[in-house]
Amino acid sequence: MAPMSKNAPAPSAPTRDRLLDAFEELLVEGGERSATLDSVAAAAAVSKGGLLYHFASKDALVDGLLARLDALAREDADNIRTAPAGPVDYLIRTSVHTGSPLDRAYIAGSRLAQGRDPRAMQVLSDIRRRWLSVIEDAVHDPDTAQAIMLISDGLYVNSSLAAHEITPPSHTDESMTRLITLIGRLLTHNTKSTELDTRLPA
Amino acid sequence: MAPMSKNAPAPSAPTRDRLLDAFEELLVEGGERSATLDSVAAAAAVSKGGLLYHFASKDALVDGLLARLDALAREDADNIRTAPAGPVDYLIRTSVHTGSPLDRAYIAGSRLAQGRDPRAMQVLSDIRRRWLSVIEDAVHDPDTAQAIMLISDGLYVNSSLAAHEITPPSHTDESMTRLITLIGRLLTHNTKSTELDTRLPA
DNA sequence: ACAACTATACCGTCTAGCCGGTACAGTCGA
DNA sequence: TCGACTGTACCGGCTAGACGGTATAGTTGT
Repeated sequence: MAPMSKNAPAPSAPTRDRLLDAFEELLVEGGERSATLDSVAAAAAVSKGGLLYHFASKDALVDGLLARLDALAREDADNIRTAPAGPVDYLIRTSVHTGSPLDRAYIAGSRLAQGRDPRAMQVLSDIRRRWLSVIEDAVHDPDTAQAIMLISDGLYVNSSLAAHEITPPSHTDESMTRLITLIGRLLTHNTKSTELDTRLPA
Repeated sequence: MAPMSKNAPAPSAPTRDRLLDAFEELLVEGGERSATLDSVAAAAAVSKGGLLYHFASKDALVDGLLARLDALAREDADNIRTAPAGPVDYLIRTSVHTGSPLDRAYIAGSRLAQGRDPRAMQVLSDIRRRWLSVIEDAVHDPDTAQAIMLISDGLYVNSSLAAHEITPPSHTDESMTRLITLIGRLLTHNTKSTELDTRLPA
């Protein structure tokens, strides 16, 4: 392993990241089957030998992607917790596919999980658990937290299906706001008026 | 063509259905990649030649599965509409993977859609639209209907991920009831006290 | 000098699809 | 009623190409 810093933007190793980007992209756009070593290498404008120089096997490529996903998701959990508009608002708004690095990595990970890769399933399951616990902290009723997570999951699966479809269900900014207002209705009734964090933006 | 009835249970042609069952099973259990012609044939205890006699290509196999899924989903839409406990209750309860023929076919279809098969995406999208319109009829607010659909989607994706995982999120009968009660809270506030159909069972 | 590649050739396996053949049930004219 | 023939349902061997992975010799920037 090179002694390069693991969190630095990438001063000396862009190729590795480009390969991961290409792998991710192919998974998202074409599913598991189209993400072959040859096509990943081609998409990253690297030879197959070059790919295998950085990732000794396809498993290593998967591990690399999953590690990146995990890191992004950990950052995101902090963002949710400290979001100015409140965790629920943030979670719901970012559940619809925005093209952020996390979104792309998450969908790519989902493809691998659908292919029954146990590592991918584990990582995804951990991420979900982390999100759930953040929401549980914000909303004091576990059932409500569960329902909110389900809505978030639903948004994710819809936006990942609609990513390249005709007639996307169009989750506009306005409709998201209405959805969040609706979720607010779930909250205000079963908590004991303790501080709950569902501030909505103007 | 033999003069056999097309809708009859299957007096003389079980092999075709067995092949579809096997294809479905492999998609659900092992994802798109493991559902090869060889393994489908083997799982149905038919030779590869036998498979190709019934389905001339893998595309034909996919079409067969999708046709079956579509038929099951149409039946289901009627079931939702006429459910004694109300459409919302029925939809939510059946969103958690029960192993019914529809569930298996739906998850199999999802795997194909994740593999970016446009036909699968279309069929899934149609099914979702059909469900949504049933819920919209039952609940008069489109936003609420949308939220309920999202919860249903979330349940589906969770139960299909958890199908063979350690630590399934355990959607027990009791927790489902609590969830439905919670959803009831979404309803009673924005409709104009017109009849709305969210009766819960004892 | 060395890391970071490229290019090319290869190997074994898997995959989709094709094809020739078989078994057998039914039909039909003489 | 029997032989010729037809259609259905299947078997199993085959091929071309894709795939993951190996190997190795050469190139380039620092």
